[in-house]
Amino acid sequence: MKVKTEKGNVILEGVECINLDLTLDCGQAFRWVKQDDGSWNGVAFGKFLNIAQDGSTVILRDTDLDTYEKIWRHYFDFDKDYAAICATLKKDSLIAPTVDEYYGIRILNQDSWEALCTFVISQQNNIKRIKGIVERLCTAYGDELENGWHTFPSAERLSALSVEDFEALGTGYRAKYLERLSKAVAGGELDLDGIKSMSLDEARKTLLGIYGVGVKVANCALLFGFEFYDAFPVDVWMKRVMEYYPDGLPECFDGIGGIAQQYLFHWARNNL
DNA sequence: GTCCAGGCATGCA
DNA sequence: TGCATGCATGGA
Repeated sequence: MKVKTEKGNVILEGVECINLDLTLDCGQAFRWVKQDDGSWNGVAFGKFLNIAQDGSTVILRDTDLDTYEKIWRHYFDFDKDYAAICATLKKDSLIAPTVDEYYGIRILNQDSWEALCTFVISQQNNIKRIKGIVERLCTAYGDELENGWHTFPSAERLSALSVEDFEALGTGYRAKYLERLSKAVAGGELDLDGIKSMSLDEARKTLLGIYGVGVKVANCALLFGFEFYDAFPVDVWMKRVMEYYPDGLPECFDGIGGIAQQYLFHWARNNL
């Protein structure tokens, strides 16, 4: 992969195994909005980005090389060999056609707090409505960037809100979870940074101690916000997929089960 | 009107 | 340990 800057844009050439449309709209992140020209606008780690893809070329607009190195390089997981990962997954004949069909789905390395918070919102909810709630949350309590977009609000900021404030965003019965979660993180009871260095079981156990976080939400947060690529979230869609794996998951999923899951999840939503 | 969505806490056996 | 139930909201 070659990285260069041109007219204020960062351009990546020769990127393997990437499909921006699938990656940004597969239900792992809730803040990316597709533009009329096919590019995507979004905010992560306090920065706005417009990103577009033309085959194996990826163009990052409204950013610079320094921000690319500090944020986007890791966010989009550009250093991981997804082509090799897909080849490994395809040893399982069941997932092979799905990997071919949706080739290029990547796991985004999102901010831990944002991932945990948005997946608490996600429970018993649909993706469209989750996006709406997250956007209202950011508009109301995030910091405004120069072009009108807002950052995801910090735990400190949200710890000042009441249950009623969260309800006003349309979070429904999840409001009480968000209220306690924000205070727990802001107050230091829950150390998110420490979780990344734990084992998967230990990390999951820690997250399960939070009011409003169950197995599914914990696994989503671990996969999308804490770099546990082996976390395997099972929601209503994945429960349907799991009927195809009555004997458990194949060995070739070891260590990368979360990536396999994302392909299967996408397949299920389109076919079941 | 009913059913469903990237589920969880609670109570009960 | 496992299973049944209530829960907010909005789109289909």
